[in-house]
Amino acid sequence: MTNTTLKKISEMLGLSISTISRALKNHPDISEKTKQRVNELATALDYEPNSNAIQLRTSKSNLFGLIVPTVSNFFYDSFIASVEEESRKNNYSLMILQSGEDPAIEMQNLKLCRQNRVSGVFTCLSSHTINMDAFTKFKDLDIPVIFFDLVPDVQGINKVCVADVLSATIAANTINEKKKKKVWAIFGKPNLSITKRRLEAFKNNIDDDIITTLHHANNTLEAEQFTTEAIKQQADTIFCMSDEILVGAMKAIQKASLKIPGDIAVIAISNGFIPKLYYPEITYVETSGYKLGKLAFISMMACIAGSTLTQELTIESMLIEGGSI
Amino acid sequence: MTNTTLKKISEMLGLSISTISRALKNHPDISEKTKQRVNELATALDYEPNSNAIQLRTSKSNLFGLIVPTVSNFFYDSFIASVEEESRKNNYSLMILQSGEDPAIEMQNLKLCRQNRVSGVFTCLSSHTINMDAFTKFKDLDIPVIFFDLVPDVQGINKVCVADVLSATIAANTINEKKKKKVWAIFGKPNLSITKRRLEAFKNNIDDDIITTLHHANNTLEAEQFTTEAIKQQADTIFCMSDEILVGAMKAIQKASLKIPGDIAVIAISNGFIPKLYYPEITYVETSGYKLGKLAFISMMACIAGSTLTQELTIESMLIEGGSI
DNA sequence: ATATGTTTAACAAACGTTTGCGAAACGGTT
DNA sequence: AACCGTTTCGCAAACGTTTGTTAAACATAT
Repeated sequence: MTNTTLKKISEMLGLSISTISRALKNHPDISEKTKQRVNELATALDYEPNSNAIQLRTSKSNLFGLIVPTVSNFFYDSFIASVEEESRKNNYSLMILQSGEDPAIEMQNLKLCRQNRVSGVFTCLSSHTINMDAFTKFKDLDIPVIFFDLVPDVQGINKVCVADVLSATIAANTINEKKKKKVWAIFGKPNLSITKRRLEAFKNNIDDDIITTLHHANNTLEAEQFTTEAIKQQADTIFCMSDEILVGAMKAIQKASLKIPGDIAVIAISNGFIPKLYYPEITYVETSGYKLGKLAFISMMACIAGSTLTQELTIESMLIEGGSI
Repeated sequence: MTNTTLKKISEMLGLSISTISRALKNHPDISEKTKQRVNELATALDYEPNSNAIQLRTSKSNLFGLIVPTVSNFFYDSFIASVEEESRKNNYSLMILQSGEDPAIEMQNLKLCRQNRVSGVFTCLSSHTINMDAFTKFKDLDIPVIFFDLVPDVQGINKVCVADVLSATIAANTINEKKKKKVWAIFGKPNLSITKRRLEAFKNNIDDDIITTLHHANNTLEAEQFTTEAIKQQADTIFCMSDEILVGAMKAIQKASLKIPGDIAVIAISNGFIPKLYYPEITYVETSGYKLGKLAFISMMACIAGSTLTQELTIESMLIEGGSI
């Protein structure tokens, strides 16, 4: 069987294609009687308009592209979920593309977005990306690009991010208030701007009389090793910059059979899923991928609506109390 | 600025549109010199073919639809990652749609797939879905549909699933070998066929002389409560049918400060992410979303290639040893 | 010289829509 | 009977491709 088209309906009804088209969109030019006949046959034949033809004719695509290093990540998955939800509600579809931290694939994905004539793209730069040329093409074509999470450090583009400085500050202040004495703060890869911002803010806000050591872990395993060392050094608090690090820290703590928060306190910056896996639940500063998605979408819609001013938006961070500190 | 088209190139070069089209595809009819001129201008103008026009002309869309209850799930996210990866490698794009367990949205999503003239759809039925009519339309149109994970219990459709019976059997056998005495087996929602299959297989394979009680938890919290009760009853082993249940069980165990596997043993069926979060890592029977995605894609490509026989494929399960039993 | 073959490129139709414009058909007014 | 205003619909072009068919130009062979 083949798809029903306006033509097929028009032939069956002895009407012109344009009449069918107008009838289906409830155009005032068409009589009620005709509209009814058309609608009946259309539903009987399960008519579904061909989006490709529509976009070709109208140059409106109702498709967004979303590029992410990987879907399989507890931050990005909730971001995607959020953007998809909003897209669907606003009659847009979402094309998902993974770059796998590979700049070449990233370029290829941007190409795909252009070929599909997307109305806009949400993108998270892989850490290796430096070349911004590809994005200027989108600017030329008036295709809005919303950068999220890992955003490039340039002006004149739309960015939405979590409030790195604020969240690290909240974490530091919480530690201060609890009168902790010896803190091991574990951060992520040192070259990422997100790491730099969080580290800087944490360092600036932690009380001077707290013995604080700062560390960089490149992955979960390293975080575990640092934490094991922290335990040996009798630290009373572990701060984890991210979920990846939290997972490593928790493994070390469980391995040492320490009680939280009695033997050692833990506080993290997190999307919220991982902290709730443990007992007691880990106290964390929330940086919600879901909320970030909502914000990104709002920003996108503003661009679509014609807003030309570029802005950098951040989502609020708040402390979610578990029982780990 | 506006997108470059064949027409624009043809006008600038004083050639016809069809010549440009053929030149860009390296058609033998076109002279080398012309090809070179065309290619140079095309790259200079950053020409990207309009997929919509192509699909309109050729009725080949190179787009797959993927419908999932939610992206934000440690099984589905890896499935999606896997399918996206394969799609990209095979020159297809992926449209992601979430149904949120809502049959109405599910219908809407299928509509969207049809409107976009997808070449195929991967879908996971929400538990409430009963009406299969929507899918017969795809059959009529020769659009392959691959059901995965939660698959409907009917014949003549393509399904890929994890090996429920095998994985539950492996888990039961592992418990047998460890000479456990008192097992609490916690399963998911009783009405799901996946639950029924796993429960049945587990029950049939666990040794008779092991005191075994079977339970149904509808969510993580209930799993935690059951586990707390199990601890009170001095069970020596907890079997968790899924990650959702494992998370609840682990909370109860941590709350009771029990040592794994000394005080209590744990074994689960899982995608693999959650078990590695704890120390010791939880021993589990792997049901990989990633592998399932690969399999689903293979099945899809077979359909695209013209295969008409419908098949039900399952991925192998294997025991991944942690230190929890 | 004509005939034949080869290379190279243009023409035109088609895919399924949308939409400006024109035109019947009809009723009502003078 | 001529005019006018509505209502209702059809015509045709356009969006950007692909592709079967035709045709010009040229070279080669008779």
